[in-house]
Amino acid sequence: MRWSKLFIPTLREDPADAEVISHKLLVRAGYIRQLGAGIYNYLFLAQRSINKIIAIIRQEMDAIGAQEMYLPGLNPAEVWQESGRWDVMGQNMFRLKDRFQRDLCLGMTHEEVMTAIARGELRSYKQLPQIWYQIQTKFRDEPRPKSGLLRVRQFIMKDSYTFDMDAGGLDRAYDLHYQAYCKIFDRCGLEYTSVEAHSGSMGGSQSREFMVRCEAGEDYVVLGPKSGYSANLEMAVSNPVPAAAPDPDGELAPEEFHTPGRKTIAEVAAFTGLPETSQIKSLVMTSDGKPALCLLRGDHQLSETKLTGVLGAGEVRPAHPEEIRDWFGAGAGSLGPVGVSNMRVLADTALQGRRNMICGANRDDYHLRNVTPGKDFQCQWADLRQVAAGETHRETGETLEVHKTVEIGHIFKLGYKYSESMGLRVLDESGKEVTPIMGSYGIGVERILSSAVELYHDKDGIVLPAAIAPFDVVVTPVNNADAAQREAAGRIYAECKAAGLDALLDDRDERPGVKFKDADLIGIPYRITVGKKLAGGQVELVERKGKKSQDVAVDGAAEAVRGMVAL
RNA sequence: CGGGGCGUAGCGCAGCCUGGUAGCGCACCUGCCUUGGGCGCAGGGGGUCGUGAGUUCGAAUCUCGCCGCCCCGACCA
Repeated sequence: MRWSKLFIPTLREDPADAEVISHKLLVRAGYIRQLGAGIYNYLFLAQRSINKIIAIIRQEMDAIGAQEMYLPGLNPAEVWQESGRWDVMGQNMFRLKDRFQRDLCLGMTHEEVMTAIARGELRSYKQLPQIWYQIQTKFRDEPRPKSGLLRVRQFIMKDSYTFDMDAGGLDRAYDLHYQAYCKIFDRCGLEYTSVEAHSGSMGGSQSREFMVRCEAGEDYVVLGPKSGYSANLEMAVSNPVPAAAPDPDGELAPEEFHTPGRKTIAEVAAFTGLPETSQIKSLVMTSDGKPALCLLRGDHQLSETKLTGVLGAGEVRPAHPEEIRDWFGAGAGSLGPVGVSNMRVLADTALQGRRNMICGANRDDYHLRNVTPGKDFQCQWADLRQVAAGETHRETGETLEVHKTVEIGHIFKLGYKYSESMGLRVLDESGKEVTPIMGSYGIGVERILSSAVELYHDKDGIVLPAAIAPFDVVVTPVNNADAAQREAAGRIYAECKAAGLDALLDDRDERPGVKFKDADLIGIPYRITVGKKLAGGQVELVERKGKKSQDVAVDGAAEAVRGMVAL
């Protein structure tokens, strides 16, 4: 294509409202423009890149026998009510009414619709297994869209769904997807890791996330490079660092002491001269209107995900100050488990075996010392703690790392949640009605693009892997007014196209600096510069990554690029 | 949902405090010039100052409402 005819609106300056690097560069390089909060126009370059990503996904999905479909983005409420997720999804689901006041929503994912298809059509074990997928726009009303294409309200997702007769079949489907996803992300040129993950509102047992490490990410993963441990922070387990001070000896009795104005763990630590690890942190959480007192070592963080799992309840939230006052007769900051009998008391296992610790006295401005779990209060033990960097792997003792990541893919073993609730049944060999077992598997298409930009860029712009770059090569005559350069560039461009490359001819009447800057910014992997060396039959082949340059013969230029792109 | 910031030409910004007919850089158009890293010179076009109301002789500027966007927080008491 000829650059002079294309719409590639590059910007000299960073857009004012962009914060993360991929957002700045995608806007500057003319890939995207914002339409509203978390809503983006994908311009020509983004669309080309996305098309390449989708083509890779399609090939690898088809390779595992998946069948592509296209389901509606607009869904009637009924299917979501059947699965129970009409309520579960809460504010995150876009909802609307039609002219007859019927409830509809915009699909966030398509378990319900896929299951609805399956239950209407699948009758026999002979029809299983099935792998169905689509590449479709999803809508999620994010409370806070941000970071360019990384957290948006409308995005493209490849989502697939599997139906199997038994757990063994699901294992195979899950494994096929795992392998396919690795191939897809490898081919897209991404560096990624897969981690054990939490299933969230999807339901189901096992799941793994595919994550790209970068600063702009909002998910945290815990990695043990040597042991190979990898888990989402929500799921991760570890051994905590030891307490900073030994507990006092003896069977001491709890003793109240005055702590005026000391509310936080840090304030109490400073006041008592004892480390945070000597305190019991008391957090009041509620779910389904019922309170629970959660106890942790002073320096530890509560994992809401783990707590939700332990409570087996719906949404968990911190109690409001008024609720706390009602239940405890004291404000947050002076709370503790001693004498609490009106709610569940859960204690993190890191407190097991500890004694004579400090906690709030349930009386404003007072704390208790010499409090021993199990003796001075009863509790249910559970893993409630969120892992932190520097803690150690449970088996190997290796120090664990915590990294920010972006989730680009997620595979779930759903189990029977949807097939059961929506009434999907088939007959087995013996004529008995059985419920198929399901899996679901997603890939965030734009996130592949934006995380690639996060991963691969330099001061001059984007450095996309060739597989997902909008063009493979740009042919740039230094002076397009020079007939010899213009002709040679045109010829090389034609040869590139004939060689199967996605080629771009920069035939704009611009100074060379402008053309070089633009080519660097948008991240075309190779540039053939036709300039003064043309007199000697040579042109320059420059690799965007690392700016390595070599002189090649005019006649061999296209072939040289073709060899490097490795189609 | 809480807090903060911003909204003036396509983009980035100044002007607002202290009210008096809207400006800079880039981009764009025309001409000349130039051609190996966002050239140079000259001329030119483009803005209901987010929106509605109010104060005033007069509002981009002051007051109030609304809308939009960005950032921080929304469990760690």
